[in-house]
Amino acid sequence: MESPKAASGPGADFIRQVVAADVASGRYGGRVVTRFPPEPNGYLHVGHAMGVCLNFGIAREFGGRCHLRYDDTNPEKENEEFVRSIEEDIRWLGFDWGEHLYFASDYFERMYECAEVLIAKGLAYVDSQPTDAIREGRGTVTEAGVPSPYRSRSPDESLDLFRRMRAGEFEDGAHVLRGKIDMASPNMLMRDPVLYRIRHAPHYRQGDAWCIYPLYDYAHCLEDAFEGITHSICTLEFDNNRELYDWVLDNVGFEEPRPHQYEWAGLDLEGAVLSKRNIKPLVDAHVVSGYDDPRLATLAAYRRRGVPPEALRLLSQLVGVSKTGAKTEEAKLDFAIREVLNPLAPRVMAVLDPLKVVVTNYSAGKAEEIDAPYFPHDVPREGSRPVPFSRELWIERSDFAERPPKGFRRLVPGGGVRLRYAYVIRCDEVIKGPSGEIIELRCTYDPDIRSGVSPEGRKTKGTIHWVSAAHALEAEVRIFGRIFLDYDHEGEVAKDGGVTAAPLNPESLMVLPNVRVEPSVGADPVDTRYQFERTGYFWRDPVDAVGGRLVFNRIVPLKDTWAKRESEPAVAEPMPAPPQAGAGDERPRPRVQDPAMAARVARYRDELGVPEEHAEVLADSPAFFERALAAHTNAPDVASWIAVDLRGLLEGRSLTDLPFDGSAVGRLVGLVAQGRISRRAAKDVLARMVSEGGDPEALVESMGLAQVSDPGVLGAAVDAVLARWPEKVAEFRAGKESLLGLFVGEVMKQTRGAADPAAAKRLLGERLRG
RNA sequence: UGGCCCGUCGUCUAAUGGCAGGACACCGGUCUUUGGAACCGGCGGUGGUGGUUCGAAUCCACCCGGGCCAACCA
Repeated sequence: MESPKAASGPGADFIRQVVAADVASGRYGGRVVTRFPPEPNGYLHVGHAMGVCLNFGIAREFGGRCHLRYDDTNPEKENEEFVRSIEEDIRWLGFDWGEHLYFASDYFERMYECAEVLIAKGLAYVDSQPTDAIREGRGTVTEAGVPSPYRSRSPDESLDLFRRMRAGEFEDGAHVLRGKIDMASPNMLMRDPVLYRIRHAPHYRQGDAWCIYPLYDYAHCLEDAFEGITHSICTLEFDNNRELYDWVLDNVGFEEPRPHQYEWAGLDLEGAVLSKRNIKPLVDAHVVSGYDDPRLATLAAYRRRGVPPEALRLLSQLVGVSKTGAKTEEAKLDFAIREVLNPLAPRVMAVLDPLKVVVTNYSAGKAEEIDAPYFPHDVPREGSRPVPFSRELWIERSDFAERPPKGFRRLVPGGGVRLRYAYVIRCDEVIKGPSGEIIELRCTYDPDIRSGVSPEGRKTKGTIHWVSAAHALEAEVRIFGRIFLDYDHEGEVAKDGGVTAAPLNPESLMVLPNVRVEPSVGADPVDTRYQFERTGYFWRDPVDAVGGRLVFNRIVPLKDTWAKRESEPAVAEPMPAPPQAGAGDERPRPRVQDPAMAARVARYRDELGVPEEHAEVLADSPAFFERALAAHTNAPDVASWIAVDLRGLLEGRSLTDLPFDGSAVGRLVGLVAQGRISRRAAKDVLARMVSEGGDPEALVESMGLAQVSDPGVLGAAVDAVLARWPEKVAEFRAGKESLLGLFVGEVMKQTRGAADPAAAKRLLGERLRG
């Protein structure tokens, strides 16, 4: 397993594509350095596991390295227990940081020096407002903030204050260091962010060495830069922080190539409580037994439950990497676990909810041993164990039905069923207790039918598992379910540090106290992961299965298509989907406020016949447009090229930043209008002009794009393409006309973009259809 | 309400102007001494409206929907 996905090229995720491109271009001299940067303030969970797989995985695939770095800049929340658990979890997952273990707290001195640089440059100042004032001064998402009265403090004064902050002259909260950026920025994080604060608290590693501590946005980018990280990968919610990340690095003086931040969605797993903030209260309030309670989604919990680390790595592959914030179904994790365990886990029999069966025609004192293979025919592994058979057996209560539903293939009164690896039995009598509950089944067996021997006419459809009562081992089994009943509330655990009102699932932990297991397991290694036939994958609970006591955790159930059928509601509830509210034929209203611009828009629209939405764009850079118009007078045409095609290439720049002016665009449009180049070719030229500058006529020449519409030349290209794709031609003729685009595309490629696509399409149509 | 990010089968994800593909789930079948596994088949998608183009999931505009941001947390 673990077939590595493509590390680059189409099909690779967008982050791997970036890394591959940077390696190819030599941006970092071929180096790839990632990092996994947990704060040691809690246990790792599945979401982190995906981050571990991503960062360590990329490093591995590209021959780089991945640092484990503790982001321990907050003395109040962090401790050694958490650093210990994090290391254990990452190793368990199968990754190794080698010698690259780092602590942000080791960088405090260097970070401090960088802060003095910022102050000296006038890019940071000591603010002496109280917390509330700073918060209020920041404004809101719709209103600009107001500058602090201390914003104009001189660098010298700030420097003095900052040094005294470090020296411990002030109380907590008396001053902070702030970046001097832009109190009106639409990005709240840029409104003079707090960089340092005073906190007289012992740090778990630094003790009392410091009483000022850096904040995340200041610290994290510096940590990356100090370590020479190339690709700093984090989750979507840090998107807004990237601007500040870049600001700090650029202004402290880190030059390219320096680290850059990339955001991906991370994992949101259905039914799992996925944030340290929400897990902690569950532990503190003893809703669960600890960070390793198997109901939790922490790695410690998965490990204890018996989930193999390979399954989590598989899950990471299945889920993939994107920027779409989305929720992954639990079924995918279950699949990954079964996928890993199926070829590995020995099969063994255990009866979870026992019902006594007496085989009346089997002698009381007799017992025989059946040699049962550990693996089914389709798992290529060796091994077997003896399974004792005797007169009294346990079978699963759910494997008998007095009044069987349609399709029931197990034991019924007067009916027969195969005992796995053993005989076929028939139920002769049902014995009930005083209140009518079934307490015993009296059956007879057919001594002629054993293991594989099945005379004609005696076909038995169902097979059930069983254990010999006299030989069985007693065990406890624990079955785990989701903690919260409601799918929607799992994110709202701890609004106020307590456990929320969200309803808990009373069946999140089900203890089965009377389980009977076949005796062979008594001799197995304690960390054996079994498949209990027909029920699921199990292993001994590593904490509570002590001193010979057998306690099994269910890792994951087997797929059970019968149970699914059983639990189907009698009447499918009607679910009328509300009609999509998305109908949007509202007239887009003009957003132009500036009267001069509005006048230009009106003129372009009314006098030149330019569509209004294009006119709005052009009115922004009138000079560019006018010059283009001077070179080619068809206004709507020019407008469309600028407003649509050129704009698409801008990537945030403005028209005036371009290495050419409007007239070059006008001339290019003219070439198209004269039929000298195809539109397609013109777009290639335009792209080249944007990236490298240059003159359109010369580029057409040097790129060999003069339009080809001569039927002879075109025909040859068409024939060549058709000859190269015989199967596709057949498919097309069989009706798959969407392939026409493929053929046109191939002709365009064949002629390196010079063909007249309309002509090519016409020709293709004739050849293909006629 | 300002800024940013994101919308592709039920779910996750490919397609980087040219064949909408894979996986999970689901449904059906084959096989089976596990109602497992395996194998075969099926269902099913580009949020909407316009625009550009020979050709749009992809580029442009607007709309709709979801998420993030106003800790001296990370």
